[in-house]
Amino acid sequence: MELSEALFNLVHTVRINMQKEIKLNALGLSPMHFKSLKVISKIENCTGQKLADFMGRDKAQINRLIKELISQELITKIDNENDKRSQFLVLSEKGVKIIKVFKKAEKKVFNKMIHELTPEQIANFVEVSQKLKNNLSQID
Amino acid sequence: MELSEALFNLVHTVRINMQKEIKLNALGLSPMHFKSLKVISKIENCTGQKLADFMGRDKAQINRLIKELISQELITKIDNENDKRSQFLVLSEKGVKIIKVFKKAEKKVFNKMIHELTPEQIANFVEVSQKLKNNLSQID
DNA sequence: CAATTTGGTTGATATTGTCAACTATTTATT
DNA sequence: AATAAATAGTTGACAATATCAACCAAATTG
Repeated sequence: MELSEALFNLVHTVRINMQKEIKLNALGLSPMHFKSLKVISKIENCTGQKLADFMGRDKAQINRLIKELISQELITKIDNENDKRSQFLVLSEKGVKIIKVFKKAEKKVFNKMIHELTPEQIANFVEVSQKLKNNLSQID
Repeated sequence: MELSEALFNLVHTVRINMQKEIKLNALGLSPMHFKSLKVISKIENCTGQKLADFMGRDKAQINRLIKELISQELITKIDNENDKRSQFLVLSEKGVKIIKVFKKAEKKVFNKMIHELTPEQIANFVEVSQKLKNNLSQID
């Protein structure tokens, strides 16, 4: 099997499984809100612009999303002292809680996934993943 | 690094790269139309229902998508003799052509990706990917 | 054969995404 | 320092995508 096919298949299956898990946990968030929350939790000193860039989406949309996340009290804005145009997005306690629930769901899926694979195999897989990723991150 | 993180990072980078490639090739298709076309090309005897199931989407949406793909002459419907409710979705010549262009773009990205990795590493990665996927496909 | 399930279709509606214009900074140019 | 250009964010108008619920017709179950 080809690399592209293998990767595509794997990811597709992971996504379907994660969706099921998340639905089970009924986090009550629309997919995009949820995704944004994840990215905010992941990116250091995340701003609206960074969020838009990372997600590859229009900043108008992202801006509205942010407003909604704020009104749901999942994140807050903190002034960026170094640039008065921008603010940092940080998870609220409530936001952190949701991310934790998600991580648990994620762990469940990934535990199921690594069944009967040796730690070496996993470590190897992770290592190659990183190399593959780095190759793509290279500027032509 | 954890498996989940490695995988997400890799996939995110692949997706961004693919998007760029595809935009370059200006296939003139919206993401969903394109994705559907791919799935149709992939699944044997694909029907609307199968497409909806595979993509994990509402069948209403899929149905409209199919109608659009047909009106763009990218696919056609063929009656299913064994079940008069359903029809098979098959790529038209035009559809096949688009998939081919996509495959080329895909190959380009994946070639960049495997730079300086040995065939053994790749083979191994593919093998582990399949195992991971199979574990998830298991019914609890 | 009646009851249930399944594949597909449609209307109404919600969610998500895009474009363009605009303000307030910040950075670059001279 | 004055001006021009770029950047972060905001908003309105609108387009594309997605979901729900109700429906029909054919298939399957008991």
